Amino acid sequence: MNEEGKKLAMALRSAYLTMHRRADFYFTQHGVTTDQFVLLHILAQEGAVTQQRLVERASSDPSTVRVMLVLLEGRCLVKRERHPVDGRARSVSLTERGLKVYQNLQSASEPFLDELLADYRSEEVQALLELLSRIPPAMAARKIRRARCQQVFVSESP
Amino acid sequence: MNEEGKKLAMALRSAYLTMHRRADFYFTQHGVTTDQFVLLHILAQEGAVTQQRLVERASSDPSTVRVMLVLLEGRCLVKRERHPVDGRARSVSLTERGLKVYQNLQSASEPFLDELLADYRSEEVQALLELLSRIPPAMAARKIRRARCQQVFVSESP
DNA sequence: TATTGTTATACTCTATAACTATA
DNA sequence: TATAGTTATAGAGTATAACAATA
Repeated sequence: MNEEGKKLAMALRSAYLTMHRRADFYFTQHGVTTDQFVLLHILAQEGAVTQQRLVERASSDPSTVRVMLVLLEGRCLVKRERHPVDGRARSVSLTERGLKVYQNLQSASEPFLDELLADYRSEEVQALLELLSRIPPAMAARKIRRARCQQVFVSESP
Repeated sequence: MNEEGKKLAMALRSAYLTMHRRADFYFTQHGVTTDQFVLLHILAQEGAVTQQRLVERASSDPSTVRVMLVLLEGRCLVKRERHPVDGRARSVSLTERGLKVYQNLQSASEPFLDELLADYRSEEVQALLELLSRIPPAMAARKIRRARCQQVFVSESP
C-alpha cells in the first residue's frame, strides 16, 4: 500500500545519498567534508548569522551545527562572537582564512556540480527545484503529534 | 559560479534531510530507525538477497549494511545464511518475526507517506521520480579519477 | 586474480535532556 | 516564561584498509 510514496522516498534517498557520497569524494581530498562545506557556503553567502539561522539553512539541528562550528573554529576558518544586540545569540562568520579556503574550494566543487547538472536541461532543473521545494514545508516537524502517539513497540519476546 | 548546481544540491539536501528526520520521528516511536526500516522493506520486497544487493538497493556501503544487519540479526528480525551456490556470499532474508514486525510498521509509515505525497498530484510525483532517477547514474562513483587527483590541501598554517 | 564479506578503527552527524544566560 | 546556545552523552551511519575465503 502507498507504493507511490515509498517509491518517492526511496528515489529521494538514492539521489541524495549518491550525491552526498560523490561530493565527499571531491571535498575530502581538499580537507573538508561536504557538510562542512555547506556551512562555509552559507556563511559566505550570508555573512554573519546566528547559529539558529545556520541550523535552518543547513537543514540540520543545533547540536550538530555547534559541533561542526567548534571544529571549524579550531581550524580558524570560522569565528563565533557575541551577538551585538541579542546577548544570548552568537554571531558566526568566516574568518579571513575561512573565506580564502572557501574560495579555493570553489574549483574543487566545479567538477561535482558539472556532473550533477550534466543530464538536465535548464528548464528541468527549474522544475526539479520547484518540486523539491514542496517537501520541507510538508514535512516540517509538528511535534505536537507526539503527545497523542503511543509507544506501540512490536513485542520482541517470542 | 554555477549557482544552479548549488541550488539543486541544497534543495536535494533540504528535501532529503527534512524527510529523513520526519520519518525517524515516526519510526523510532516503533523501535526502528528509518534506515533500518529501509533494509526491512527491501528484504520484504525481494526475499533472500546478498548483502551486495542490499548495498545497491539501499544506496549504502558494505560495512554500513553489515553493521545494520548484525544489529537486526541480534533482534532476530533478519537471518544471514550461507548462499546456496556462491560460498562467498550471504543469503539475507527476513525471519518470520522480521516479516511480522515489518507488516506492523506499515501502519506506522502511513501518516508519513501521506504527508510526503500531500502536496503533489500524481503526474507530479511521476515527473519528480523521473527527474530524481537521473542523479544516481550521473554521480556513480568513478574512482578512477582519484589516481589523477592531487591532495591540494589549502595550507592551514598562517 | 577478482569478488564477497569480515574486522578493526575512526570520524561525523544526529538527537535528547538538563543546564546557563539572557530576553 | 521563552529563547539561544552549551554540555554530556549516546547512538547510528559512513568510510577505509587490511584480511580470509571462495570463485
